[in-house]
Amino acid sequence: MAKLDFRPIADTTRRAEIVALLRRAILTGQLEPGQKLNELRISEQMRVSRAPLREAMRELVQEGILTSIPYAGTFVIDVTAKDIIDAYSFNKVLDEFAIELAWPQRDPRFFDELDRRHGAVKQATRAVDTTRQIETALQLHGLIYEWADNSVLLETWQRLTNRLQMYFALHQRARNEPVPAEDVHETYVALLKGADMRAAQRHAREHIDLDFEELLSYARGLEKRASKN
Amino acid sequence: MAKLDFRPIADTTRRAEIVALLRRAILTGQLEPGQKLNELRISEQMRVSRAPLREAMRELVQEGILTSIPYAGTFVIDVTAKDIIDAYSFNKVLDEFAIELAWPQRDPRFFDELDRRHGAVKQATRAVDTTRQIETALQLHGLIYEWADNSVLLETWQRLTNRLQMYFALHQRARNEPVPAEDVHETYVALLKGADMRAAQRHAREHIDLDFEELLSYARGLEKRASKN
DNA sequence: TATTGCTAGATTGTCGACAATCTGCTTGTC
DNA sequence: GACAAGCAGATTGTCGACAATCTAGCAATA
Repeated sequence: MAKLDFRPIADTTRRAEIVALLRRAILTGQLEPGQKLNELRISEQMRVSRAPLREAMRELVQEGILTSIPYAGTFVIDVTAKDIIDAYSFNKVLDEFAIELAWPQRDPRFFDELDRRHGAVKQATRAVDTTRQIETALQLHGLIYEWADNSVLLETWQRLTNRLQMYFALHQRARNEPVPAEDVHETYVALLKGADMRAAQRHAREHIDLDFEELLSYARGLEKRASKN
Repeated sequence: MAKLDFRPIADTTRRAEIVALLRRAILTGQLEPGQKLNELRISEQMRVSRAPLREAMRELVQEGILTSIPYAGTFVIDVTAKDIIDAYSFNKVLDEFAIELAWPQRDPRFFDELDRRHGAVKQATRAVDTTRQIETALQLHGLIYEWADNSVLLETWQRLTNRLQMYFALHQRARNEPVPAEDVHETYVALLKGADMRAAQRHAREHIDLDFEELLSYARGLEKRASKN
C-alpha cells in the first residue's frame, strides 16, 4: 500500500469554532483590552447557546488572553508596559533554548520550511496585510520551536505567541500606518542556515530588541492613558 | 486610617471548587494517567450538574493535565519518558532565568519565606506525608519564581509545576516506599542566601538532575508497559 | 450632604432535558 | 467463517429556563 498519512479531521464542535472566532477577534484587536464579553449578546450573534460559548471562554481564560471575575464577567486581558517587557525578556530566553535544541535537528525539511515561511512573510508584506504579516512573522519565528522537539517548550511558546500577536496587533492599530516594507528577517533566516549557532542566538536577541523598542513606546502610551482614569 | 490591605475573597463558584478537586485528584495520582473522566458519574458523585463540571474540565485541559477528544471523552494526560525529559530540561532553563531575575530582588522577606518553606518541607518529611512533601518541595522551589517579578515566567512555572507534581506523585506511588528522609534542600537554600549567583544556578541544575534520574527510571517502566498494549 | 437600605433590571452561574455522535453487538449475506 | 449493515445503549455536545449575584438608581435617614 502506498504510504499516505492523513491528518486528524477537524474538530466539529461548536465550542472549537467559537474558540477560534474569539481568539482571532482578540488577537487582531477587534476586541480591545479590558473589554467585557457579554455572553448573551455574543451567543445571539453567533446563533449559539451560552453553554458552548462559556466553555470556549474558559479555555481562553486558561490560554491567558481572557480574564474572568465570578459574577462580574469575562474580559479581554489588559495590556501593561510591564506585561510586554516580561513577555519579551522571557522570549529571549526561550529563543536561545529553542535554537540550541533545534540546531542539531536541522534537516532539508527544516530549510524548506524556513524558506516557505519566509516567503509567506514577504508576500504579506507586499500585500500590505498587516494582520497576516504579524501572523506569518510569528510562524516563521516558531519554526525553531517546532524543530526543538520539546513538547513543553513548544506549548509554552504557543501560549506566548498569542500574547505577542495581540501586542503587535494593538501596536499596529495604534500607530495606524503600514509596517516597514523592508525585510527584517533576511539575516535571521541566513543565520539559521549557517554553521554558527552562537551567532544565530545572538541575532535572535538583537532582532527582537528592535521591534521591542517600538512596542514599548506603545505600551508607555497605554500606561499614560490608564493613569488618567 | 490604619493601612490594612484585604485580599480578594475566595471564588465561590461550583466551577472553581470542582477545578480544585479534580486538579488535586490528578496531581496526587488518584486519577491515573490515561483514565477517562465520565461526566455523568463525576457530576453525580459531586452532586453537581454537568455544566460547571464541563467548564472545569475545559480549564484543566488548557492547564495541560487533561486532554479532550470530541465526542469521545476527556482523559488524564498520558505520561511518557519523553514528557518527563522535556519537562526537566525545560525546567533547567527556567530555573537559571528565575535565579538571575530574582537574585537582585532578594530582601529580608525573601529569606524569611525561604526558611519558612524549607521548614514546611522538613516537617512534611518528618511526618512521612509524601504528597505534602512533594507539594512543599515544589513551593520551596517556586520562591525564586515569585521573586523574579516576571508574570509570564511565573505563569509558565505554575503550569510546569502541575506536571512535575504529577510526575513525582506517580513515581512515589509506583515505588511504593517513603521518600528519602534526608534533607536534600539544605545546600540549595544556603546557596540562595549566599553571594555567588552562578553557584546557585549551577546547583539548581545538579540538584534537579538527582531526582531526575529516579523519575526517568519510572518513566522507562511506563514505556515498557505501554508497548505491551 | 453623606450615608445607608432597598428595589429593579441586567448578567452570570447552574440545572435538567434533548440532540448528536460513538461503540459494541447482533444480524444477515456471501 | 468473514464481513458489512444496522440497531441499542451509553456518552458527549447543546439548548432553553431558572437561580444566584451584581450594579445602578432612588428613597430614607441622620
